[in-house]
Amino acid sequence: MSPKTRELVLSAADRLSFEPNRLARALVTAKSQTVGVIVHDISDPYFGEIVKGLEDGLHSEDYRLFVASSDRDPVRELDYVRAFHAHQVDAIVFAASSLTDPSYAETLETLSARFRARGGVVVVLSDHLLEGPRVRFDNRRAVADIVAYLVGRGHRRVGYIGGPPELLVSGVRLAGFTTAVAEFGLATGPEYIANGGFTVTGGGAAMGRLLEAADVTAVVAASDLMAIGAMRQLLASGVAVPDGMSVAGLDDIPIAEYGPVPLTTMRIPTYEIGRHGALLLLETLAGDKPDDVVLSGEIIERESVANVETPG
Amino acid sequence: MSPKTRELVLSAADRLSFEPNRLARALVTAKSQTVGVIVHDISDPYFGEIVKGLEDGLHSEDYRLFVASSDRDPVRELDYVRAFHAHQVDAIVFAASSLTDPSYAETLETLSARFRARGGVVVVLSDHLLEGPRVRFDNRRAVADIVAYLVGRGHRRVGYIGGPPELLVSGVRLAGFTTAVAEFGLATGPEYIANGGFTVTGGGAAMGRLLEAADVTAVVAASDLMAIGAMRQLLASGVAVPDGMSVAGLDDIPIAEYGPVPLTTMRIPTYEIGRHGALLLLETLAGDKPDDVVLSGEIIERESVANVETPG
DNA sequence: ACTGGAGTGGCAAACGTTTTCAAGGGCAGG
DNA sequence: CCTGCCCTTGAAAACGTTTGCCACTCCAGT
Repeated sequence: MSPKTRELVLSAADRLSFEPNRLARALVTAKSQTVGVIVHDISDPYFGEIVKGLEDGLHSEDYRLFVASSDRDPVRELDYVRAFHAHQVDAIVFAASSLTDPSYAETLETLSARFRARGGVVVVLSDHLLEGPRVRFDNRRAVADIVAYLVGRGHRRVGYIGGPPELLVSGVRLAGFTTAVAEFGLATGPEYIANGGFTVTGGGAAMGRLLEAADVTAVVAASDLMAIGAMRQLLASGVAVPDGMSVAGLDDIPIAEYGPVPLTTMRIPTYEIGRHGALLLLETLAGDKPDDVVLSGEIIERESVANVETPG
Repeated sequence: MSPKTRELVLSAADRLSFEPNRLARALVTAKSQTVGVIVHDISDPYFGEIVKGLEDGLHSEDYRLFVASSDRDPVRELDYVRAFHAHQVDAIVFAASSLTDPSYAETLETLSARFRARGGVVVVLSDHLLEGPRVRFDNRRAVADIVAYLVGRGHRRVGYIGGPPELLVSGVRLAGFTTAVAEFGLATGPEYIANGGFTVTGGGAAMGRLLEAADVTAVVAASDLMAIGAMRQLLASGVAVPDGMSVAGLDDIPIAEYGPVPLTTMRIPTYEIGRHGALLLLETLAGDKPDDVVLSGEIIERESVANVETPG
């Protein structure tokens, strides 16, 4: 078209404060340029980082992001999936581990199949029952690596503070612990394991129980928040960290560095998970069949783990 | 209608896996049941909490939430406003302080006016140039109250670590500091003030400069992250907290309790801000003209502030 | 048996786009 | 000067709902 016509139209559009209606466009193109993401708790920086990575990757491609914070409630999570479908999002990304509730699992499968049948894309960034393009962080291996690190420091009796059983990821991380324990021939038994919520208080309570039940030189927590709770519990019980007890975490959230004792932990690359998730999503939407991306952790050594002198 | 017809329809809907298209509905009703929120950084728990509060309040009313993380970039923020408008959100909530860039301000006013002209609702949860139903947290008063608290502990020479000047809220908090200093007749002068980014490193650097320039017994930081940075800088410089220097923060983020020294700070009720924002938004959408809601802070005394013996 | 009213069912218009199609106009080549 | 082609322009259909309207049925009251 001619430049002057173009100019004329643009100025008129501006004068009338015209803004194209993407809903109408979406209706005819069957592409809404929106994506929905489901997390457990948006105020948790773990998920905040993932969402930020996603958002950064999506924004430049003109996609908008719906955020749903399910509070780990199966009903609420399923509600969100339905709502996202109804709002015709182009993709749903599951940033949070799925739950282990069987009826939830079944319904989720059904809803997911429907959504896909309509052309929707499902992307998974966590340990999840659903299939789809996926960013993998090997939680099992991560925990096993932490145990290996502890073994390298001379520990032979190590305890485990695990997450809530209703989360799939809790089982995966626990499996990493038990396989490593078996592999290295460490002291074993149910008394070496205590579970709790993924929170400071959950970690503290679990640590208290562990202290009663087992005699260990180190403990690995399934999350940094729990590790911090464990350290507080230890300090309150008069046992020094790391001299009386070593503590290792998993996540490397910002608090980890500033806690009561700077925490030795394994970094989970949350922002990168989100960022790669966006890429995967975009490629799939473009019709490609991208390979899963695999991200790995890295042990951040700080001050909460001590060496143990091996006798002899 | 008859129960059997109802049953028939419902089962057919299920069999065909029917899910109503809200886009089509939105097109005719001019109500999309969506809300957009703009924050500076979704990985910052400060904003995460606000978003969570919003989301909790909106979810039950069947509204979905778009989240935009602007990274404090004026261009990106304006982009989001336009995009939200184009996606026909029923409301935009500004959870983050507006920026001080003049051309940004002008454009934002224009876009906001357009959005409102189309029937959109604007809700403000921060110090912001835009008008609208608002959840007020008096940042000016909060900082003044912290200074008053320090004065009550005997401090007469107190420094201030402020936020970046390009944020409106930085100016508001600084004003709270300077008025309190004047009111109590404290030592004053530009050497008592140092600014930095709202981060740990920003706070540390500012603390370093303050240490060079002024001789103070206490310092108030414009955010907890900065306060933690300041404490680390102090500790690294060999000055004890609180015995060598008192430090007070503002926010009460989770880290505050677990930092190098448990931080005395003022709690900002972020979750409640979000929650009330949702209520305000819903009422406005329903055609009401609700009053602004005013939330206030509360000083959380921990261990980073000491008393100063007044001579004589 | 006739009328009136309430409730039901179906039809058509509208929301603001994109997309397809046809018709129209201008220009180059023969 | 005519034919053919390409580009522009305009009109119309479609997306999946809601809503208003009209005709219809059914029942009660007279």
